[in-house]
This record gives sequence, C-alpha cells and structure tokens, in this order.
Amino acid sequence: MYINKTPPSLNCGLDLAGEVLYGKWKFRILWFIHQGNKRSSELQRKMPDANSRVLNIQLRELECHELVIRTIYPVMPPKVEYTLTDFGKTLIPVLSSIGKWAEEHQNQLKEVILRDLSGSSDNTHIDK
Amino acid sequence: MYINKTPPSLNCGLDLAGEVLYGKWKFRILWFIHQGNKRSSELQRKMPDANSRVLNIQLRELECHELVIRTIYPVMPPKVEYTLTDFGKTLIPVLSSIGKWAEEHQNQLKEVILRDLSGSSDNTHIDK
DNA sequence: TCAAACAGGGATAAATTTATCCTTATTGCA
DNA sequence: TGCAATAAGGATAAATTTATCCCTGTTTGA
Repeated sequence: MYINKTPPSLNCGLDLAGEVLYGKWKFRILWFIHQGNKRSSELQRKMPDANSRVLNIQLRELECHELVIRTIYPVMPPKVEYTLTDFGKTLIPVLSSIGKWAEEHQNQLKEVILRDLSGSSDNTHIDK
Repeated sequence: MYINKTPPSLNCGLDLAGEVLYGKWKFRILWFIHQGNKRSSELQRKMPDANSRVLNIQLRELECHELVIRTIYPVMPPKVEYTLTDFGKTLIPVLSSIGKWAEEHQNQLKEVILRDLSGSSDNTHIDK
C-alpha cells in the first residue's frame, strides 16, 4: 500500500471532505453501493472504464475511512459484500446533490469537458 | 499544458461533476472566490499549503470549464480578478452541502484520515 | 477436462497531478 | 538603488494515482 509523503491539509470542512472523496471513482462507487450493488463484480460491471485493481484499492480506502463495510462470507467461491456504513449513508444526500447539479447542467458540462480535449479556449476578460 | 491521453468518462452526472471538480484544491478555490477573495495572491494566502503554480493551473482549468472568469485590469503592477460565472455560482449550494457534511462529521473524519498515516486498520466483517 | 466466475494481491509501468525553482516586467517605497 | 508585490509561465522533478498483467484457489457448468 502506498504511504503518502505529504501530510494532508485539514484546515476546513472542504479539506476533510476532499481527503475521503478524492479518487477518480469514489463518487460512483459510493453511489452504486447505495443503489444496492454490493459485490465487487457488480461494481466492475457498472463501471467498465475502471480497472478492477483500482476499484479494489479505492474500496479499501473507503473502508479504511469508514464509509463502507466489507463483509466476507466464508464460502466457496468467495463472496464479499460491500455496504455503506451509517456514516457512509450520511453522504448520500451530498452525492445526490452533486449528481443532480451535474445532470441539470449536463449539456454545458459535456461541452466544456470535451472542448479542452482539442481546441484551446480563453474566457479571459480584459479591462472593464 | 498537459494533454490527457485517456478519454474522460461521461456516463452519468457524477462523472461529469468529477471531471470539473477533480483537483486537490478546487473545492476551496471555488469557495474562497465565492467568499470574495478575487485575486490570486489572496487565494494563495488563504491556502498556504497550495503551491502557487498549482493554484494557477487549477484556476485555469476552472476558467476553461467556465466556472470562473478571469478579468485582467491592464494596470501596473498587474491586477487580475477571479469571479464565479453564473454557472459557477450554481455550484455554491453543492459545495456548501459538502462542507456542511464534513463539518458535522469533522471529528470522525479527522480520526479516519489521520489513522491511515500510520497504524493499519481493518473494518472487515467475517461471516454473519 | 477446460473455462468462467469469484475476490484480491504482487510487481511494475504509465499517466497524471502536484511541487520546486527560476524568469519576465513594472511600480512604489525604504 | 534594491527589494517587495503583482501574475504567471517554462523546465523539470517528485509524488501520487491509475492501469496492466499475471497469479492464487475453489466450484459450477459445458
């Protein structure tokens, strides 16, 4: 496991939130678990763009941050289920508001995101 | 400027939001601008942990994503002001809910964040 | 008997992000 | 004169995150 060399910033709420939510797939991992996708193979199918190794790593981090619980059923073939902790559930309204915001603005978002793949842009205003 | 090699994932709202909000300092940059810190030197003072170069880069990205506007006043010494666009302003309630969540849970958050700096943890449940 | 599903980790590489250091240019102030 | 403040970018290094590939072991189904 990778150990960070630079200490985290913990100056305000947004810092704290960033520490546990920062990760390419974390928003959606939490959301899909919330939706009832409990097994890692289900999550992988939901997020085919995500490498399964990375999914596991981020699941571990979420577990370590007490947002999800990992339950192992000692059967063969192995069965493991991920669920939100009570703490993790308190995040759902927040994720929901993020998702809702993005869906309301999805056209503009897609535009600006896709734009910087090629052409340059400059919204700079000069003078006034 | 760095050009990404892997295409963005744009499958759902949370993806879209991630694309524009992903960045170590972006939550707070937006928040501090919202609070009236318009100049980059002010932002640097607010976030001394952030390298000023990186702050500039992230400001450019936010600008490119139409969340902030950069206004240059052609005076000497140079004066540049960042403000939220109308689009950027729609994010404020979202950021507010993130920050509020984290502040409500700041004790637990600090605990779990600081824990993984050293000791290991394992919340795994076996069987049931 | 062979492949697939299941969960996950080791080793390693690639991609990306963040950080450091230095440079430009102008004005006001000590 | 010389330094601070102002904004920001180039070159480069370091840190971190994400991705690839392969391997373990067991069971069910073709």
